[in-house]
Amino acid sequence: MSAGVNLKELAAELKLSPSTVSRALNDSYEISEATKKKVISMAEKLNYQPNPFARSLRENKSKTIAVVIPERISSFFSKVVDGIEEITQQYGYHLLVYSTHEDVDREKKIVNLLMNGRADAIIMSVSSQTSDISHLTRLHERGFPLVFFDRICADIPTTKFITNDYESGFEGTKHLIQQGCRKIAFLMLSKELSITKDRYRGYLDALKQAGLSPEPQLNITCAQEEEQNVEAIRQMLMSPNRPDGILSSVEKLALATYHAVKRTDLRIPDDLKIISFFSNLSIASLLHPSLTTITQPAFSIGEECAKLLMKKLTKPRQPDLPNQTISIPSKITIRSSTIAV
Amino acid sequence: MSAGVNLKELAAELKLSPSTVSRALNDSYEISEATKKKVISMAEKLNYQPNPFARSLRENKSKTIAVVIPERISSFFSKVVDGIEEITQQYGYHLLVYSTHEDVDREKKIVNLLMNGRADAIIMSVSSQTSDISHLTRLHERGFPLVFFDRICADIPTTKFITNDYESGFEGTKHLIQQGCRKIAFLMLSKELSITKDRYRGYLDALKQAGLSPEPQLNITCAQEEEQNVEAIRQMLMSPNRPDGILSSVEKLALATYHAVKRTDLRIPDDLKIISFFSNLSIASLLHPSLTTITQPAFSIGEECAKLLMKKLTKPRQPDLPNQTISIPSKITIRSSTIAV
DNA sequence: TTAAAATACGGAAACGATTGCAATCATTAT
DNA sequence: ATAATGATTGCAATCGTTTCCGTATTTTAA
Repeated sequence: MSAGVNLKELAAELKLSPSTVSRALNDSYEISEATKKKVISMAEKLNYQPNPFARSLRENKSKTIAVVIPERISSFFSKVVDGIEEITQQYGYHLLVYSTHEDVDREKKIVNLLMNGRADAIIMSVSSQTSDISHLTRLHERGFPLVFFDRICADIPTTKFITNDYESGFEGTKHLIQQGCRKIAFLMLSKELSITKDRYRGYLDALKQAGLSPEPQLNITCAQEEEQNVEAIRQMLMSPNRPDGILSSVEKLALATYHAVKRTDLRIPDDLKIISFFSNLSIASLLHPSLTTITQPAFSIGEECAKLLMKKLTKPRQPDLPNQTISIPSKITIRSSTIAV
Repeated sequence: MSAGVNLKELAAELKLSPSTVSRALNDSYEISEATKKKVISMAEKLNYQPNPFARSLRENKSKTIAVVIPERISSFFSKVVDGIEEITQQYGYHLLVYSTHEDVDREKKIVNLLMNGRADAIIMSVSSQTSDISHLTRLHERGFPLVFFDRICADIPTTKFITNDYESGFEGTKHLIQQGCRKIAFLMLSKELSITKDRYRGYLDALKQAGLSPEPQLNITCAQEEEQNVEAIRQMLMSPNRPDGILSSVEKLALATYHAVKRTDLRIPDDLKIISFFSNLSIASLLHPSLTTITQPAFSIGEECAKLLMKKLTKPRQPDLPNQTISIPSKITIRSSTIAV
C-alpha cells in the first residue's frame, strides 16, 4: 500500500543505528546537535512517517479519543464534537466518532469494543434508553478515562460537563408564566435521562413558586418516529385540557410542536407559547414565529471535555478524573414564540 | 490503565503456547475442536480482548476508515457519515471523522497525517477552498484507497459518488421557469467546486432552453460569515435588477435568503420564488413559507462509499478503485416557496 | 599523567499479536 | 515391525517503534 520508509531504512541511509535515529527525532539529549540536524533533514527528504501502531504498541497509548453520541444529525452534538476536535487536534489526537442512534444495545457494543485500548479515553453522552449502566461502570472501574457531557451518568464517579439544566428549566418556565401561561406542558426525551430530570425539577419548582400545579397529562415523552411525536402533541393540543405554554427540553420536540400546531387552528404565541432547549440558532429565528430558545454552550462543552482529557493524558502523572459535575450556563434568547399578546 | 489479559497470559492459564491459542481463536484448521472450545471459553471467562495495535502492526491494516468532511453542522454530511457507519460497523471497522471547516490548509494537514497508515482508506468531500489538489494526488499515487463524494476531484482517477447535479440544477431551474420566473439568481459555495460547476451547467442550460439569458450580477458566491451572505443577498434583492427566482446550490444560502427576505418587503413566493439543494427535510417544511427542495440521497451516498471500500478492503485481491463517477439521483419536493400565485 | 565523568552512539529486548516451520505423537500402510 | 502419513502443538521470527543497557571516545579533574 503506502510505501514510505521506516526507521530501519532511514537509519541505514544515514549509516546510523535505529536507536540513534529514533532518539534524534524525539529530540533526546543524548544526541549531538549535528547528527540531529542530519537525521531530521534526511527524514524530511525521505518523508519518513513513524508507524502509529508500532508506537501505540510500544507506548501503550493510541493518541485517539472516542466520542460517543446518541445521534449525529443534531446541531448540538455536532457543535460539541467541533469543540472537542478544536482542542484535541492541537495535541495531535485523533477522534473516533460513534453514534448510538439512541440505542442502548449499540451503545453497549461500542463501549465494549473500546475496552481493548483502541482509544485512550471516551467522551460520551448516553442514549435516551440507557438505564442499565453496567457497561459504563465496568469501563470506569478498569480505570479507563471517561468523561460525560449533557446526558450524564450521575452514579459513575468521574467528571461530567453539563449546562445549568435546573436553572434553565426554572427560568424558561418562569418566563412562560410571566408571559401569562397557566397551563404549561413539558416535553422530554425520556424520564431516565439526567437532563430530563434536572430540567423537569426546574420546571416543577417554577410552577410551584407561581402557585401552579403540574398536570401529568401535560407531559409528553419522545417516541421513535417523528410522526408519532407530532401526533401525540397534536392530540394534547386538541384536548379540552390543552396547554397554553410549552417547555420543550429537546430540540426535536420543539420542531414537532411546530408541525403539530400547523395541523390545528391554534396560533403561536396567541394561543400557545413555546420555549425550547435549542442549538440551531439560524433556524430558531427562521421558524414562524421565531422560537424563544435556551441555548446550551455546545462548543464550549466540547472544548472543556477535551481540555480536561488532554491535561490528564499528556501530562506526566495526573490523578484520576475528579468526581464532579461542571456546569456551563445556557443563554435564553427571547423571540416571538413567547411574546405576550 | 485497562488491565485485561493478553495472549501470553491467556495461554499460560491454559497451559498452551500463544501460537496455539491464537490459532484457536482464529478458528484455524490446525487446532482440534476440543482445545478450540477450551480456549474460547477461557478467553470469554478472562474477557480477553486482542490488542488492536499489535494486530495492526502485524497485519498492516487498521480496520479504520477516515472520513473527511468540510463541516459537521450540516444535515447532509451528518447523514452521509451515518450511512458510512451503517455499513462499516457491520464489518467491524471504525471511523475517524475529521472536519476541515472549509479550510484547505486544515485539509492538507489532515490528509498528510493520514498518510502514515492510521486509516486503511479515506472517504472525503473537499473543502470549498480546495483548488490545489497536490496533497490528494500524492495520496492517490501512493496507492492509498481514496473515495470522493459530493464535492469531488474530477482529476483524480478513483471512484466518486455524487447526485445527479447537472439534471437537478436543470430541473430545479426549469421548475422555477414553469412557475413564471424570468430572472433567476444562482447561489453557490465557490466557483471551483465540482457541485457548483455541474449544478450551474444545468441552470444555464435550462435558462437557454427557455430563451432566457444569465446575468452575472445574479450570481452570488458564499462568504465566510453568515451575516455577509445575508447582506449580499439582501443587496441583490433590493437592486432594480432584482431576481424573481432563486436557485440555491447550498443549504446555508437558502437559509440566508430567508433571512435576507425578512429584511425586505418582498414576499415568498409572490415576489420571489426559491428552490434549494437541501437535506434537512423537517426544517424545509417548517420554514415560512415551506421550502421547495432538491434532496440529495445523503444516507445512500454514504452507504455506497462504504460498501465499495468494504469490498475492496475485506476481499482478498481486489483491483484498484475504478475511475468512475456514480450518480444517485436527488428528489425534488415542491412546497410553497415556488408555488405560482 | 591518570582516574573520573560526561558525551554520543549501538545492541538488543521489549510491546502483543500472527504465522512459517519444526517437532511430537498417534495412526495407517507396507 | 517399520516407515509413512496425518493431526496437533510449540518455537521463534516478524511487524516498527522506544528505551534499558553497555561501550567507546572525549573532556574534565586531581
